[in-house]
Amino acid sequence: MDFKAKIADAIAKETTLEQDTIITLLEIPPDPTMGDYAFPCFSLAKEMKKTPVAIAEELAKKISFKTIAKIEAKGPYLNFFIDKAVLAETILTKIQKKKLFVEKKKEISLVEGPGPNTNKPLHLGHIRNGLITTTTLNLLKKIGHEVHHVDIINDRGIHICKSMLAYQKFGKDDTPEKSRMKSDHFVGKYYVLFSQKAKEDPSLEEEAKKMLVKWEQGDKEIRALWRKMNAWACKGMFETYKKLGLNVEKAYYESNTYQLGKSIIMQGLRDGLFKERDDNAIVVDLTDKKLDEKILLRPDGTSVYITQDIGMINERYKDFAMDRMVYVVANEQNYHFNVLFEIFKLLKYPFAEKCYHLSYGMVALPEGKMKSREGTVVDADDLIKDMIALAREEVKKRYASLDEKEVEKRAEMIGMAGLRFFFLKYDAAKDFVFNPKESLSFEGETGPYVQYAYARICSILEKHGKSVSEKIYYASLKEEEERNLINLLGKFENVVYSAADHYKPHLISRYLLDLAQSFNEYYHKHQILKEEDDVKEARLFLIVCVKDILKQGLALLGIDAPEKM
RNA sequence: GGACCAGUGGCCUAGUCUGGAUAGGGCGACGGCCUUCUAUCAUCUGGAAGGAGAGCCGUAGGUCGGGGGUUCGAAUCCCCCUUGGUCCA
Repeated sequence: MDFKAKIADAIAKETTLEQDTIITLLEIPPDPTMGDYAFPCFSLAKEMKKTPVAIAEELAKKISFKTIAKIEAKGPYLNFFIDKAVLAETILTKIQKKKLFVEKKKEISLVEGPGPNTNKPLHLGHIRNGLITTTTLNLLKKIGHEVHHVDIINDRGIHICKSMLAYQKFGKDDTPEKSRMKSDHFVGKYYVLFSQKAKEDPSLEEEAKKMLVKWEQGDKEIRALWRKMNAWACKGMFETYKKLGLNVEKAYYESNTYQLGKSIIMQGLRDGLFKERDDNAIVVDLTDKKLDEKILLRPDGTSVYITQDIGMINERYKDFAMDRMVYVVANEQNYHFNVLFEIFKLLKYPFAEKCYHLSYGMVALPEGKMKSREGTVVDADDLIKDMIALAREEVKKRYASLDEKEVEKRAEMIGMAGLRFFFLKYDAAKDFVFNPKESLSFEGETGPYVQYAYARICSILEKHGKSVSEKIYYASLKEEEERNLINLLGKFENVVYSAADHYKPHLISRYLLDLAQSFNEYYHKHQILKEEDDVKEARLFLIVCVKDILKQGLALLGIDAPEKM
């Protein structure tokens, strides 16, 4: 039942406004006690030559229809109260009958992330990236897209040569196995070592450059070393991916793609899309878009970063024929993607209008910016380990006699929930400072808080023992807290569509906090199992729906919903 | 030099796209309550100690970075300035 349309219809009969206009004007009051829908009367004031307050009062007297329990003029607003039982039935049965997200938005969508380098292990920034990436994939899938997780592995370049050179000079025959290190950390160790040694001996920088030239010439020895070290780096990083729940469907390696795109640039030049500068560089003129002139091919004909991005998108189009391409990349590359997308439009790529740079803010530490080469980073594996260890302590504190296996299971669920939620509760666009002491918490606005609400519901249902009846006397749900819960449940679908459409994963986290908080408030104030049958059945049905939505929401964030914790 | 992003109580943050009712949360502080479904002791119509806390409520705390403009109405839109971050040349 579409309440908005009904209300708009009733207002349209009494005013000169079109039904569609009214629907866009209708809003949801800031506080549920003010009603379910509100119509602001300001826009009618001029035409009717009355104050909005008078108009609201007048309309309140004229309008009435079934399913509306009450219409109230409050100041310049006309507030509509939907009959509680009708509202509860509409929303709850929709959830119970799985009628959410039936409107599928069919599209093929690619999401790229986290885009690591193979010279060092993953850090905080990659965690943020990876979690935003998977959540975006989950959101798009939820609204009906066919999604594919792609990645770019930056496996060539001067920084890669630096770890290689340090290993060649100081590593001898050492291997990750011999030194008992996770293989990507092993590679990272040599990257840090290079920086240290290069401070004493600046000639190493030159040597690294020479090594890159040799690599490009296909020098057999260098290539073999490169393959060996990259294999180590990738093996370790993919282990971390797994812990983070990342399932990359296809990874594109920069070493395969870095020379692509040149022919497309040359064709674009012939088509007059690009131009040749006096120094023979090929450029695209985007001054009218405030993006200046951007080099596409250097005077010597070599490609730049953006050239290979153009080449790679063609590879991806061959592989997936996507309608949409989302790049999850830090905000330091905002300019790069603005330029890239303009070029896609110039080249008239079919997906050009649906490219999106999901730009996220940098993660810093209280001491300042993270610097891999100085080793001042928060390592991804360490952080995961720490979170799980903390969760383990919390579990043990509460349940001393629980067996080890169960403790581990819960610790991992809860620890990862804390970690994931922390990164997903803020607007991706904002930079943030990662303060380990404050961040590793399980109280307040955290993943475990949401899980706790879920576990509480499971506990009640377990105690109840029987299956929950579906024939409900909805009028028994008359408490204010019940109304709040029902309203929130009714919003879930829109929140998901909005989060997916605007690429805002944090909307899901915020919603889950609201729902969990609202449930905890309800739990605290009202009992369920001790009530009379009518009320008990209705309340049980309500919390079953809350449970279902909590689980769906947590799943979008990749967080487990534990029955016990 | 130019461009982009951000600035909301002590700290962190939602709301800004799509203007609307008292700016919503969290952390920290102080005070209370409550108990993953109703604990324990005592006992009779009421009462009590201690411990514990992934929970709930209340209190204090705000020039929505500053200024101007548009509007019946601005955290939200426009302009200028400022601070921080980032990028381009």
